[in-house]
Amino acid sequence: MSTSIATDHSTRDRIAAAAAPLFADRGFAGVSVRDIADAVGIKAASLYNHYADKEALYFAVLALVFSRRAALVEDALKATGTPRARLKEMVSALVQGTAGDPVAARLLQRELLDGDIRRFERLVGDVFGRPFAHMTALLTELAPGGDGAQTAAYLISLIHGYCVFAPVFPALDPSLTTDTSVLADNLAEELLGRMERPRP
Amino acid sequence: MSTSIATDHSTRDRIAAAAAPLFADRGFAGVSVRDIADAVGIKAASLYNHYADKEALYFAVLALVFSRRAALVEDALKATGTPRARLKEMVSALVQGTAGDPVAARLLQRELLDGDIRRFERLVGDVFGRPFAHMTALLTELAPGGDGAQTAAYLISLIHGYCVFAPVFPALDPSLTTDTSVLADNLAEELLGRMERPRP
DNA sequence: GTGAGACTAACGAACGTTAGTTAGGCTTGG
DNA sequence: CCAAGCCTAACTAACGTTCGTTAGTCTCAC
Repeated sequence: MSTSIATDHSTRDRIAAAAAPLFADRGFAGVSVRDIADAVGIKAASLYNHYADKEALYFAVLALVFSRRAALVEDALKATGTPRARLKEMVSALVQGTAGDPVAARLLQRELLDGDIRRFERLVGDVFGRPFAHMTALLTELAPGGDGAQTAAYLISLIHGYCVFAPVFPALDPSLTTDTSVLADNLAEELLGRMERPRP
Repeated sequence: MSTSIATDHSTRDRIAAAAAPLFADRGFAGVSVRDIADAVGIKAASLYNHYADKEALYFAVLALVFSRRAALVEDALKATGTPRARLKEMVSALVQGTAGDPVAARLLQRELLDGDIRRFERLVGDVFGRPFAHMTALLTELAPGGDGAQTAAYLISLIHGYCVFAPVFPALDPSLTTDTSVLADNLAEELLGRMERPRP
């Protein structure tokens, strides 16, 4: 209503793109609309030609970043091949989507901190529900005896948690790897190992 | 220097205790000193009789909350008994320290987001370094072939990640459990299973 | 015992700054 | 020519912080 649609490919999107890393780094309250305007190269007041208020801009950023991230995972789940290859592909896409896109990862983490149940439900319904269901389906297919959804939940938790902790690991123990491709390999191998031995 | 020592058990600590859940819920920038003062039942100006500024208060909150949490884990590591029992004790303490103390968990998550390398190093040196080293030692003792530090890192990542995601799980899949004692049991069993089979 | 002086910790008021937001005018591409 | 989009200027509200003051408490010399 208050924002134009015709020029979405232009300034409106540039604003969201510029705001994303700022919100990811410092959070909603930590970023001023003047900061965002500076990053775009316009004045703060001009933002209001494109977004109703700061919150609307924030939600637009979430939609932009998360839809991009969900698409990445979902693409990886379309891969064909041996079960082993498909699982490795999925794990690697998950790791890549988290470690390789810190803006998305940090925004997600902040959303988990600041959001309420309503926001979570919208997030799941809009972007994360589908890839999660597909992950669950793949894991259930590969290990019919186990609980695919639960395994998917553990997998996501571990990957996300690891990427969140990664910056502290060097301080905790210098031998800890921050190479996320190693993480992906370890996780895939671990999952495959569990599947070959049915009862953990 | 700027704050008294003789009355630490009184107002100064009450301020930190009242500020902790606020900072945990809304972050440093999301909480005003007036909010904190209201929670304590004094005026904002009076806070400055006890803390030099808002940031000093924030660091005091971190010290208060994290030292409490680290002590919990370290106590659990002092348990004696069979290796199996000690590991279960440790995992359960880790889960309890995260799921059972959401203020600490959320503050930690925010610190991982907002802190820089210097802050991480101080955090590790002051509180988290010792329990992590003890965890590593226990895991290495129980599975001499494996990499104890790496396993500890995975363990912490998974537990923290799971507790962070827990609020979204019901929206993702109603079958997912948010009962953290189940999580503790699963993790302990999984670790024990891996140790009995040396090479995954 | 009591009053003077030092100290603590509370207060209301105000400081300067920055926040998000709005109004209105200038510029310019279609 | 006109509307879309930028600008300057301004607003109110809230921010962290400082100030001067005051009420209460403790310690002692007298």
